[in-house]
Amino acid sequence: MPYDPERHGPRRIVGPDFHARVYAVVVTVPAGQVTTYGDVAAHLGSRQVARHVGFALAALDPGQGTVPWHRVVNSRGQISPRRFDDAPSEQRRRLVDEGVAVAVDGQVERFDSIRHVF
DNA sequence: CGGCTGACGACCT
DNA sequence: GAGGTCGCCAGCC
Repeated sequence: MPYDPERHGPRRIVGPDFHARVYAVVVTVPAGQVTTYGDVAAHLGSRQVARHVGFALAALDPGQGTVPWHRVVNSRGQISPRRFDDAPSEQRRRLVDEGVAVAVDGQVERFDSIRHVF
């Protein structure tokens, strides 16, 4: 399939400062609301880099910093499963702590109504 | 310098 | 609905 800017967005959206730009966007999500990897990516210029948003957040030290990484879920409104550790339960705790109802399977309740729009 | 590996999502079969 | 392809960065061997 040839490259199609209409569908794929601009090329080379990701760059050396990509992580920093992701964090700058995520910190604007208010407590009690959530956003998605795809939404953050779209806000940065291309939905194609949704994956890299995940990479950027994965690079964070979960216990350090001020980036509310727990407010980012996947496009279905579900906490994205990690490869190994139990970070999903940590993310669930943090969301519940700020008033976001999350089912045991990680599904954010009323996802559509608390989804933050950039 | 080469290869691997991650928190994704749209689209296709 | 399930499974595969593709986009293509940064960090760590």
